This record gives sequence, C-alpha cells and structure tokens, in this order.
Amino acid sequence: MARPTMEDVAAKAGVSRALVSLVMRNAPNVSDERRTRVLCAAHDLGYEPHAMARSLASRTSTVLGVMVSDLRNAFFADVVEGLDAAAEAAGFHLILNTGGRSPSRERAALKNLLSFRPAGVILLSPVLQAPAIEDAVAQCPVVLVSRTSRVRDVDTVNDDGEAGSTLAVEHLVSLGHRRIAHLDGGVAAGAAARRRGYQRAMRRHLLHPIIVHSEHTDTAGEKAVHELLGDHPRGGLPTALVAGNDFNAVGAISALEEAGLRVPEDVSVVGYDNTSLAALRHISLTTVDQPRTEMGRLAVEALIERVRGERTEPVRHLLHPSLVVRSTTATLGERVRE
Amino acid sequence: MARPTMEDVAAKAGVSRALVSLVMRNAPNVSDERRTRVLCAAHDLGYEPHAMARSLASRTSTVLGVMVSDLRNAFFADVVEGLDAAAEAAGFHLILNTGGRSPSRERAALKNLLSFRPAGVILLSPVLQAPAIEDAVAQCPVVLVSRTSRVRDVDTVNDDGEAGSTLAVEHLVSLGHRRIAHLDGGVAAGAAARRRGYQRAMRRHLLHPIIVHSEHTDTAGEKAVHELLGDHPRGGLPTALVAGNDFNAVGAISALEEAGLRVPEDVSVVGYDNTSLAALRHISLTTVDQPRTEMGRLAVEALIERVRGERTEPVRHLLHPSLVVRSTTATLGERVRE
DNA sequence: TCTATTGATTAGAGCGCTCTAATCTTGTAG
DNA sequence: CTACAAGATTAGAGCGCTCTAATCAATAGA
Repeated sequence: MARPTMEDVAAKAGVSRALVSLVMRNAPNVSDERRTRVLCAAHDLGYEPHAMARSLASRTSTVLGVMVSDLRNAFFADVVEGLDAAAEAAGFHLILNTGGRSPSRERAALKNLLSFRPAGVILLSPVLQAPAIEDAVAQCPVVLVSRTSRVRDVDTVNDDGEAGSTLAVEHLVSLGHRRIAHLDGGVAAGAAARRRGYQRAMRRHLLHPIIVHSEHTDTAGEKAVHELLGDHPRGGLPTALVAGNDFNAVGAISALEEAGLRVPEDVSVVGYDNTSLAALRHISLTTVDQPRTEMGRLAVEALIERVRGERTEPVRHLLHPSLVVRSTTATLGERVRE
Repeated sequence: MARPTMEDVAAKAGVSRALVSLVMRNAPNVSDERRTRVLCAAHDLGYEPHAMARSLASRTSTVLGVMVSDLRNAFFADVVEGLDAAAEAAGFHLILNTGGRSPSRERAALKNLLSFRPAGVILLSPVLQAPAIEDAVAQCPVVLVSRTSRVRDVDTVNDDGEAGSTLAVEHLVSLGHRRIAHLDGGVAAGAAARRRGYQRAMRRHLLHPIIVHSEHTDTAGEKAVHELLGDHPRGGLPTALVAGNDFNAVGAISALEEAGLRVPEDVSVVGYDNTSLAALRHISLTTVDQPRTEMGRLAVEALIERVRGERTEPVRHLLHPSLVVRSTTATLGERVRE
C-alpha cells in the first residue's frame, strides 16, 4: 500500500528528485537520455505522482468542487456528465457533494468542498443564500448553474427559460391552439422564467394566460389537471398545456387520460427539459430541450478561464433551448397520432 | 483568495502552530482558555483547515474515489446518492469520475482517482478487466458495486439478481401465468444472474423458459416484443414478460400496446430496478426493487472497515431485492386495471 | 586561451499541515 | 521544600511534491 515516491524514482534512476519532477511534468530542457531513464524507473516502480502533494507544492489545484442539489434528478446527472467530460479534457478532477435542497446541508457541503482549496466551485441549482455564495466567491471562482444571482463576480450558466416556454407557446399557437394553460413550477429553479415566457408569448398573441399553480413533479401535474378539470366547464377547458417540466407533463397526461381525454387528440401537452423520460417511445413527449451537456461544458470553461486569469469580468451564459416535437402535441381539432 | 493558514491563526492567538493543530482536531488536553482563544482567532480570520495538507501530513485520506460507468443511468445516480450520504456521515469526501463503459476510459479514470491516494475506491458496474482491478487493490481497498469478480481481496455489493427475477416469476405464477418470457439483458451488468433466476424459477414450476435476447434499453425492449410477436402464433404468445430492467419493460409495453395488446389485461409485464420511471403513475410498473441507497451505504461501510483495519477478509454483500407490485401485472385472463 | 552563453541538473527551501519527542507548568505527596 | 507525575504546550522534522536560484558542463565567440 505504501506507494513509491519521487525520491524512490530518483534513486533508482540515479538522478535528483528535481529532475524526476521535471520529467513528470514533461518540462523541456531535459536530455532524452535522462528522460527515458527516469520514465523507465518510474514505470518499473509503478510510480504515479501524488496529486495532493503536487497541488500543495505548486499552490495550484486541479480539483473542481461540484455541489449538486439532487443527483436523482436526471437533469443534474446529465449536467454532471457534461462537467466531468469537460473537466477531464482540461485535466481537472471533480469532487462532488450533494446538498439535498437544504440551505444548511448545502452550506456544509460547500464548506467541505472549499476545504480542498479547489480551483473553482460549481453549484448546480443551489438553494443557499447569497451571503454563502459571496463567501465562496472570496475564496475561489464560482459558477452557478440553473440559478441566477445578483452576487458580484459569479459566472452563471442558465437556459433561457423565457425563450423555452415561448417556443412551446409558439408551437401550440401554430397548431391552432388558443386556450393554452401553464402548469407553473412555483419556486422551483427556472420556473419564474418559464412562467414569464409563457405569459409574454400569450399576450403577444392576444391570448389570455391561464396559470395553474403546480410543482415540478408528476403528482403535482396530476393535481393541477384535476383542478383545471374542476374549474372549467367541459367546453372551456384548455386545449393545450405548457407544463413546468417533463415530470409535471407526464403527471398531467396521466390525469387527462384518466378523465377520458386523449393526448394529443383532445389536449396537447408540452414538457420541459427533454429528460430521458420524454424520449421513451411510450411517452414520446413534445418538450423543450436544454443543452445539458453543453451547460456542463460551459460551466467548466468559465471556471478555467478564471483560473487562468483570462477573464475577470463575470459572464452570464443564457443558453438557447430548442423544441423537440414528439407525439403529445397535435393540430387543434384533428385526430392525429404519430 | 490567499486563505489564512494555521500559522496566521497561531500568531493571532499568540500560541504555537502545534496548539492550533490540536484545537482544530479537537484533541483533549488543551486548556479551555487556549481553545477558545484559538477558535476565536480562527473564526475572525475565516480560517478553515486545508484538507489536502492535512491529508499529506497525516498520511491518511478522507477521500473516496468513485468511478461510475454512467450517471445518466438513474440507478447509478441513486447509488451515488447513497455513497454521498454515507461518506458524508463518516467524514469522507467523494471524488468522482465517469468511465463511460469503455475499458480504456475506465482505466484512465481509475488512474486519476488513485493519483489522489484515496482511502479507498468504489467502482460502480465497471467493465474493466480483472488485472486493472488487481492493480488498484494493490494501492488501496476496492469495492465493486453491481459487478462480481474473482479478484482476491475486493469487497462487492450486489443485489441478488437471481432472487429478484425469482420474485418476478413467482408473482406471475401466483397470478396464474404459465407462458412467461424473459427479455434478457445480454452482457449488461446483472443480466446473467437475472436470467439464471428466471430459468430456475421456471423449471421449479415445471414451466418452459422462453428467453428473448435483448438489452437494457427501451428500444431493445420494443424490438424484443416484435420478435416475440413474429415468432409466436397469436394463441401461443406469452401472457407475461419478465423484462431485463425498467427501460426494457417500458419499451416492451409500448410495442405491446401498439400491437393492440393491453397491459396488463392481455400481457403482464414486470420490470427490474424500480427506477423513478417505474413509479410514475403514467407508467406504474410492477418491478423489482434494488435497495440502491442501501447499496451505496454498504459500499462505503465496507471501505471504511478496511481503512480502519477492522477487517481484512473480503466481504460479498448480496442484497435482497423486493417486488413492488403496481399496475402492469394482473391475474391471467381477468380484465383488471389498478 | 579565456570568458560569455546557453542548456541541463541539482540543492534546498517551502506548501500547510501532523506527529513525536522534548519542554514547561502545576499540583501533590513525601 | 524537594521530587515527580500528569497535563499543557511547543520545537522541529517531515509528508511528497514544486520552484527558485545556484551549479555544472559544453559550446561558441573573441
């Protein structure tokens, strides 16, 4: 278990520890002869540099702290995949925590991450307060994903939720729908922007917004539809729904079908997030796609730019979502499937 | 950005660096007066210990390396949540990588993890070869999750796939089914055990096993059903399916419904994994539940036992899955819903 | 031939901490 | 009073590495 150190390699190769260090970082100005000698010795001994010792000595870090509120949410898992790929490509390593959407747990998680003196920290949809973020910013670059903030000097990566729900409304309007309701995500991340986009798009078309308070879960989606069914006389029911996210949409569809309404023949439904769920042919949900892997990549890039000192001004990425049309939306009044 | 060190705290509190170190590790035999003096100084300066320096000096590690083949798979994401919770509780930290189910990428990922001299390494369903695992074992304790191996001295945490599919078969048999087919997961992790359990259970009931080669994806599930429909004359079609996993099951259900067969009235379907997907009321899949969070916990525990030297013999956890009955299975011949 | 000059190599300090062993206090028994 | 044990504190080495500055060798220029 006691792994060889640079000293051992130096001894075996008959050179100084400093030379081994140069070879390991493949610095120039090392003679080929010595280089291969060192490399061989390292290989024979099974030597690999000690990342922490390196980090300490060089006063630099290859570690990126990642706090994700909840990995069970496929959206975050996808973003983390993007982070991992980008970090790996840039020679960085991820140290990961979950915050469980609890401010106190998130604070503890963040503190843990910072104890590693990471090169930077990425917070995925954190719920913690601005002061905690400011604290972190004082220590290292911070990138917020799926969360906006007025905190100075943090970079943010968000999808343009307003544009996203506008896409959804435009799509439905172009299919002839006019009574389009929105199942609002409440305080969930991004819900406000989505609601705003929906409202503006409706107004632009001189349509009356119908907002049903809901949450980003399937059970909340069902409940919202039940309310809608209760409130509206049979004829006045919306013909289309813009759900807060995919889970919400799936719940809404269940409730509609249970009530004897067919999707999309009677009611069209659009989701949000394009989770793997939406892509299942069994569900085949028309939805708004956030470029998640791209978001992960941008977050890492933003961090690295800061680390390298290439940029000091904050950057706010607003990514353009796109609409993925599947089988839960159809022309108003027509009986189309597929 | 330059954070205070122990030296700074010592200077401010007017004590030695060693005393600060003792306080930070809250060692006994420190006078209350000095302790509070140090704590105040640390607080004023915003001092937090440097985890890497600590690790280097103490020749111990609080880092657990985690290599997950694919985070997009909700099953792994759940296990990672379990790992995180257990690690956090024990004062450990996760450094995470993805291997993307490619042996070479996994090797690189593992090497990266080991460069941090972690206290231990957890591999989630790795595809890499035994020699690579042996290499890792030579460096630190290793736990394999969702993967068995003959490698000496590795701990493993698996669900008892054989028991799982037995549960599925028993359930279906008790509902009166006799023509029960298995959609086999091929080389996917755990597929062999599930197939074995299915076969044995069928034989025990003197039933003829029908195995359709498939994969753990929804499209593969659809394809498998198409094959089944092609092979079997209308009357001889299986009345129940034991799918390789939930995705596979959902695909199968789609294909069945497209072919005009109703689930569960005409065909019952059981999934495997109890992913969040299965719980959606829209899908409401009867499925086999692996205690994922528990698996994560056990993996971390196994590692910590080794770290503490409490155990040197390998341990092989085989967790008991359980059946979650929802709406995709029904008594043969009856027309039940819900 | 002697000095610049450049490139290759190394000594040695130090990153921020822990840990052992030594030192300094006190309290108490003799 | 002295001696000593036990508790509190600290000096200093060292974890495995990097980095600066110094050293050394070899070549080129005068």
